[in-house]
Amino acid sequence: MPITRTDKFKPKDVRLSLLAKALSHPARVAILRTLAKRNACVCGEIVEVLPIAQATVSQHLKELNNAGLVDGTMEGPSSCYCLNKDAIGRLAADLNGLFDELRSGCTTTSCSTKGKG
Amino acid sequence: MPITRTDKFKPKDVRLSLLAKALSHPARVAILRTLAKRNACVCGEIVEVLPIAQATVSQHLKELNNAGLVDGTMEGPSSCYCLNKDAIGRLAADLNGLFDELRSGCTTTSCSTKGKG
DNA sequence: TAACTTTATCGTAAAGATACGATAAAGGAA
DNA sequence: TTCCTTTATCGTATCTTTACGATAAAGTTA
Repeated sequence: MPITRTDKFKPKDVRLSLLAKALSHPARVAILRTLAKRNACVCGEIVEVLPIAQATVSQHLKELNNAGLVDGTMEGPSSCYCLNKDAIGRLAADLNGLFDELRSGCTTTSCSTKGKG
Repeated sequence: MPITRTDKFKPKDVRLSLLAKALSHPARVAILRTLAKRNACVCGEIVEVLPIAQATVSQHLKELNNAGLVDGTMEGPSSCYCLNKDAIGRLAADLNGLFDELRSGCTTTSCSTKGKG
């Protein structure tokens, strides 16, 4: 019953985890990179570049859109997607905030320098 | 059939997505924050702090360990977990590399300034 | 040894994610 | 209007994740 009680965790952690989830599939990372490369915001092109079907690409684009990382509009019969630079900037800031917190916190080198357990 | 053909994507994207997946649950973010807060590397304490059962915490710790973000060893009857600062540093660098790429790529403001589609 | 503590693992249940073919939806071209 | 192009959505199958109780494993204490 994975009903992850999202309300039992801190909103800050929930938000970060949702954004991380948006990046948790190689197809979505690849989509973001593709959108960044071509300053025209394509969609059918993405299908050509990725090793997955059109329906699956559309599904991933929807998730990126839901996460706010990507904007999309219909342009005639085809669509047009592009990166939401602001959202990406905020994500970068949030993640770096976490990393700073993680690195500044405990000052001991490691628990016992034995690596994996 | 979610058998995500990991070999069909770029290793770079696969690696990043796996690390992102490690951060894609609020419990795991909370665990990392807790480990950073207490410079002693606890485990039973984490169970007290989080709204989930001991078995579930152990499962999340294992995932963080597999991702390399956390080290763990048994110390007598109890265990000892701590952050792997090096791994976290590398993760931060990798993610910032992605974000730089995403933000420098396309120079157009947005596809058509219409927000979500 | 027996009892207790602490953590990991097993078994299992249920929700979620991923993938794709088929189809709908919407606009453009003839 | 009729056909074509392009994308989104539906339906469905399957794997994965999340969660927890129960139990095993390993050490400590009495």
